[in-house]
Amino acid sequence: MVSIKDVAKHAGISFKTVSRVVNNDPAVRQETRAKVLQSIEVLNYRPNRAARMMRNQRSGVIGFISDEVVTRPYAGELLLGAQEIANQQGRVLMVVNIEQDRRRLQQALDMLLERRIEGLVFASYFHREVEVPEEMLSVPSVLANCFSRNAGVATFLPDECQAGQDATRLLVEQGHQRIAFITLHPEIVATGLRLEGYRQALQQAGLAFDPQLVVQGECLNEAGEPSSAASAIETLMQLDHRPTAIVCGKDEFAMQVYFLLLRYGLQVGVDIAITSFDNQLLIAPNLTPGLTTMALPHLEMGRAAVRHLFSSDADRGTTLVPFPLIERESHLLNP
Amino acid sequence: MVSIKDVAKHAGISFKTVSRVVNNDPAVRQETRAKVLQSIEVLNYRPNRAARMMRNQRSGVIGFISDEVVTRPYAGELLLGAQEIANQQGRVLMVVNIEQDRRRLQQALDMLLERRIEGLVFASYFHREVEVPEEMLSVPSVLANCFSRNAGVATFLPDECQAGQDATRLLVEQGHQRIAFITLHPEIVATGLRLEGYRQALQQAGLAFDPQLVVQGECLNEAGEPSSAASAIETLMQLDHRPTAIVCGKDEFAMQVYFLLLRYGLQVGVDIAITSFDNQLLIAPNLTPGLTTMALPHLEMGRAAVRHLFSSDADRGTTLVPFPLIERESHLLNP
DNA sequence: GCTTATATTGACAACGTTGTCTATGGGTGG
DNA sequence: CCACCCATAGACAACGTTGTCAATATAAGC
Repeated sequence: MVSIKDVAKHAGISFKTVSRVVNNDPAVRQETRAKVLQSIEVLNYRPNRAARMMRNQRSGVIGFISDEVVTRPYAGELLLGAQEIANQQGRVLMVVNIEQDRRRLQQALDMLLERRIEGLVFASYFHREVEVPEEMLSVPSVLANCFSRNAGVATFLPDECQAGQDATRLLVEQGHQRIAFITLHPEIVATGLRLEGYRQALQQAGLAFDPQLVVQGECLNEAGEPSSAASAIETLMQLDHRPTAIVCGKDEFAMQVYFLLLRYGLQVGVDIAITSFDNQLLIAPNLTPGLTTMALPHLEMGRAAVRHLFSSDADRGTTLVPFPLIERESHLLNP
Repeated sequence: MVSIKDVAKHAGISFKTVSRVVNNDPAVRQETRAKVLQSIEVLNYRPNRAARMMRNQRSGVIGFISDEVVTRPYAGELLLGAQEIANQQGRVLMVVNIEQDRRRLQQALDMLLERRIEGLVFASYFHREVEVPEEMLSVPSVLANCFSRNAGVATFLPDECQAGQDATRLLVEQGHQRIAFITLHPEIVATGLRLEGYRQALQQAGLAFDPQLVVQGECLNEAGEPSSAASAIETLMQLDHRPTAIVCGKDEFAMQVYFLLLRYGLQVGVDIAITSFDNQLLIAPNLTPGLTTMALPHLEMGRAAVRHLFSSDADRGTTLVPFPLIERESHLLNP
């Protein structure tokens, strides 16, 4: 690799002057600068970041450890948001996917710390609790889309409860009085919070909470394997007093609900209104009518996380990031 | 930051010996080694990669430049496959998303070259032609899921034609004789190749190619905005002699086709058979019947790309990576 | 007990930068 | 004409490692 000394030799000048040119030091004669720049061009010289880093102790790297953010058909926006802000700061992301594996987490951490990362984002592909190794705290850290009970780390989470409220209120505002809720797996954090939002929205509207209207969708796991809203819909349709609107726990459920209702002669957008969560771009815009859904705020969480890393704000608390409402047509009837 | 010299001082020994311990040099007395290890533990010492790198000239970093691989609800597996192999090699990925922006591409390249990457993967989120800057060739490079006419770079592409054949043959084998094909946007590379596979499969089966059965789905763009198979299905249903099976250009189309056919009283899996492409996990397993589809080989392309980077195999040619067949039920009738 | 081989350790340079200080040269002011 | 200042350039050390070689200590061979 061509070094600063090679350039110096080629330009017939001391290597320190080349350094000055590279760093835009004004104390270089115009003539000399031109000569150096040409040599740089000719030799295709690039400063060596490792050497620079040894001097100024700044790696310019932010670690991004994720369980499976990248693998999943969503959540990648978390990375994107993080990268956007990092780039604005002149920093780069070093991404490691660890797949729920404690050993790999340790390896990743070692590797990143050896590289003297200036900050660390720990992100999960779905909202859940995680355990963070103490070592992580030796560097400015943030949790995104996950939280830890023990460690005092700044945390950015989607505001599930607010989203639950919004998704429900949208239907309330259309005059619906019997609004069902198809929940996610009970052990997922989002489930309880969104349901709480649903309750609150009903209460605010002066509507009674009817436990019969809350049914669980099958959600075998979060690994992309099939999930099903079939039994949920079946239960709802057997009620004496059927719902006129449904809040679906996720867009995959919503997609299935569109189908399932047809079996009962009901059409979304005509006979029954629907809202949902996630705004999966493969699904929501492609249904007819378009699915009104609360978009996961992955992008914004990613941004907020990195922004926080180097902000003067030393807050170690939790910040709730709102779900943007993506309004299509499924929450309306007879449009 | 604690350096090797701090450890040496703490252990009351020369820093060179610490280096030996860190590098598992056997020429250290057991007793000394223990002492050093303890000091390392106490001080929480970590070797500085930048300094190491200056000596051995190896960064251990592979650049991964992508247009939008991470942003998309699929394609992330490309990154995952790349990371998997990189990790096996003891290397790390440095990921940069450039969003089709030439300026950002240049920036990314500069940044990666300054960091002395040992190899570079250039990946696209959909199969297309790209322009690679010459500078890229100054480092071992690979193209994944994209190709370049001008540059002689090793290239890994999905075998669209084979996939088209497979998706079609599956239906032929079920005895279908009128098999329709809903194409993607005509300007996308995959469109022509998959169609060619469809033709070949028909020919091999001795079936006539009927241009009336090839219809274009609306595919406004690749940005996740809505696409539609509505007009395609309408066209097909107006034919005197309707198809009994359909190959859908992508799973989003397939999802819509399930709906659209219901308007004509046709049910997938009962009246009409379907295959598709992509294996979108949000869609394919969640339809009823489950969608039989050719999975995009992103994971394998990512693996192959990185594997090639440091293989002795200096082949600069193009490798076609097969689509795995994901067999569910939609290609069968009356299951 | 003395020589010699071997095991263990340390001194020093080098990697490619940048920071600090010094040296050179020409111009300015008295 | 001399002292001084400013613009420009170079010498050298340092960052944290590892490679090379020399130094020391210990053990083995006679």
